[in-house]
Amino acid sequence: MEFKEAKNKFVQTWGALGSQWGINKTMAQIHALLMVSNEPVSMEDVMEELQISRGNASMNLRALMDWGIVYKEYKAGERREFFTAEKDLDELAVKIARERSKREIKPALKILKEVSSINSKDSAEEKHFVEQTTKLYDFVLKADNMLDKMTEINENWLGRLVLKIMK
Amino acid sequence: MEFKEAKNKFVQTWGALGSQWGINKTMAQIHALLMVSNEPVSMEDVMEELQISRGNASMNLRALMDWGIVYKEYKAGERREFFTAEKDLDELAVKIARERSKREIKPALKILKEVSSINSKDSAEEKHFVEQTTKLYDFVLKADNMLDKMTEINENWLGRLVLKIMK
DNA sequence: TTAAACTTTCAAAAATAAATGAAAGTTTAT
DNA sequence: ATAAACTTTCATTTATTTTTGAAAGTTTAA
Repeated sequence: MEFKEAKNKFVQTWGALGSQWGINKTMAQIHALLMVSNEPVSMEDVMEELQISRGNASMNLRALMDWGIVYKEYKAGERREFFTAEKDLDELAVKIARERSKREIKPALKILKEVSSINSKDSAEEKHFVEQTTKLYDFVLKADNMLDKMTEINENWLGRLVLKIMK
Repeated sequence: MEFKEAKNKFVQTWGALGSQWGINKTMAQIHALLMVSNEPVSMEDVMEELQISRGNASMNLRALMDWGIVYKEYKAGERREFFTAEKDLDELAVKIARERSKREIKPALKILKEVSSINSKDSAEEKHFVEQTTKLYDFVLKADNMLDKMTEINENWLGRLVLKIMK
């Protein structure tokens, strides 16, 4: 395979993966592009390489910065702005996990708590509902905490051990 | 809050969460409905409760069964089929993780391996590409393995300890 | 074997999400 | 202060995904 082909294939693949995991396709593609770029990339370059409009590029670069996984960079003597991606993958994972937790899981937890707190009265149906949603609340909370703490695993000794055992 | 309202809220919330995590909205809603149902639910009931068409109900129930998280059930003396959801949440998580790994991560890994194996020749650009995609491959592989093994944590002694520490 | 009771399929329609591009907004050098 | 160089916004268009519903397919009881 040739470099250009490989690069293109990578960008497409990362884009598809992203869109399956709740990040939109173009956003993931831009991120992919920046990830494998040697040096900062201008918005013009992004538009050119991905064949997308200025507005699209602008909005998705902004979104990536909101997620904290892409940074603006200024080159001395250059008017326009350049962009680079967070390249430390552990850091990347933490930031994505945090953002999704904040945007999606936390609000869902709030509602799970609400609905699991109804006065279950008498019927077996209602009792079952409360029981089931309570379990779900606990489970999602646990999963969310694991997500939060996941990367700490990489940073401490016990974690490394666990990783080894889990392998 | 009243039971009916709570139930509805729960179904909506679970649906939204599902659609953000790669499972379509109706599929997640049906799953939610079955999760909190005391007893097996017929397709007719699903259509009625979620106000969806027969075709939609049929296709999504089928998809849920393909994922292995909803089961058909037959009632003695009844012609039509009833459905129940996997209610053990650990089991549910494993099945979802396995399915997504199979459908999304494994294919992506294959391509990551491919593109990271190009002959990096000379340019710094190409070298960086190979380096970066190789790291990504390793990382995604590691994450995928963790997903695979995640639930084992709940099943063994060391795991429980780790969970406690991570809390 | 037939017909009633039910489920599945799939082309077309509807709903939703994403992209465009021109106009408005900023910033910076002079 | 001005204009050039650049970025952002957002109403409209385009693309994608989901839903519908009627027809085709299945299964079962008699």
